[in-house]
Amino acid sequence: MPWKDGTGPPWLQGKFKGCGYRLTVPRQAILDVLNSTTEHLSAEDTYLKVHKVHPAIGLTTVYRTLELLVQTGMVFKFDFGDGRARYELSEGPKGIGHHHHLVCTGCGRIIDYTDFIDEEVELLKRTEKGLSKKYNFKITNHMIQFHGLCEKCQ
Amino acid sequence: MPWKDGTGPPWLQGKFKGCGYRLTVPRQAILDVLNSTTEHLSAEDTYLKVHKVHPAIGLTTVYRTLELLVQTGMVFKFDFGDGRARYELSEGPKGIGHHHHLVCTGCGRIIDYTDFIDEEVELLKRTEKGLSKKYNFKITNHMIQFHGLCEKCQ
DNA sequence: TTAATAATGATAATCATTATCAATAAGAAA
DNA sequence: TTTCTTATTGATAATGATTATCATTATTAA
Repeated sequence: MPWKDGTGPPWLQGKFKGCGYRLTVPRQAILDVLNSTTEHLSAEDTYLKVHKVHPAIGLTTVYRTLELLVQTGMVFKFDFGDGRARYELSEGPKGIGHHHHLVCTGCGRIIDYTDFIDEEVELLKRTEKGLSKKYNFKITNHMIQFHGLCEKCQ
Repeated sequence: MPWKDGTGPPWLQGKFKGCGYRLTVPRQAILDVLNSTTEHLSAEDTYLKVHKVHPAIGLTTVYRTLELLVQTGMVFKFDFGDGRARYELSEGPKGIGHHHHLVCTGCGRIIDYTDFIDEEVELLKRTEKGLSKKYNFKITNHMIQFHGLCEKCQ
């Protein structure tokens, strides 16, 4: 669904317009919110932040837009086990902001880490190559999480 | 919540009784179901399978038991993006059954792979060690998923 | 066996996410 | 620009997975 006409290489992150979608005020506003935080916003979190600036934008639109952003590869969607999805602007696996997560199963705290990312990404690259070939699977994204207990919860 | 009295090293996978929980018929039945499949069962899937043998066991108990199994580390809980949680018996990172997942974002198909697992796990071990130290985080589990399009969906 | 407590199951409640649909906004064509 | 066509939006209702409640039953300890 990333490209409306069904053509083009899907799952590449790219500009809205390049994908045939309109870059409307609500969509821009939602992107702005995502772009100005390092938090792991839920749909409602996002809605509340958007709402402060654009009270007319509804929750439904936020859900819809986030989903669209996920589909076009501009946003990553995570499940940290607290019953609601979390969204983060993706900056590409080699992007500055790329990181992985530590998830505390005690209190739900999320720690972003970038340590070892290079090694991890390098291994993942190799793994991806092998898996793509073996399973004829077009890999567009990866996800690594460590689960455990944070300092406080131990 | 793994140990009822709050003591003992949490998150270690272990026997029910060792954790102070009763190994009842429903719990045994649920474990049996999980142990006799390679599918990624949802709570309801599990309920239906359990129900065939033990019609008296309710859905609530299945949910409760699965959660308990997750908490004690005997079962892994996954979110593959289809709106319901999936459960798999964990056999430990070095266990025979340990694998990672390819998730097709087109049709939702899940492919288990064990290729490259050794390399991956070895790197994860090292990473874990570093992260544990730096963030004082007690890591008990990891999760790797690759997202993309399967053969059919490309 | 009995007492104390944990576990169960039917039911209702919760709550994140989706579907619906009329109203509006954006881009294309004239 | 003005009109036309279609995409987008937002309020509302609906869905559906998961949880909370609570009386009943099963399990262990005494």
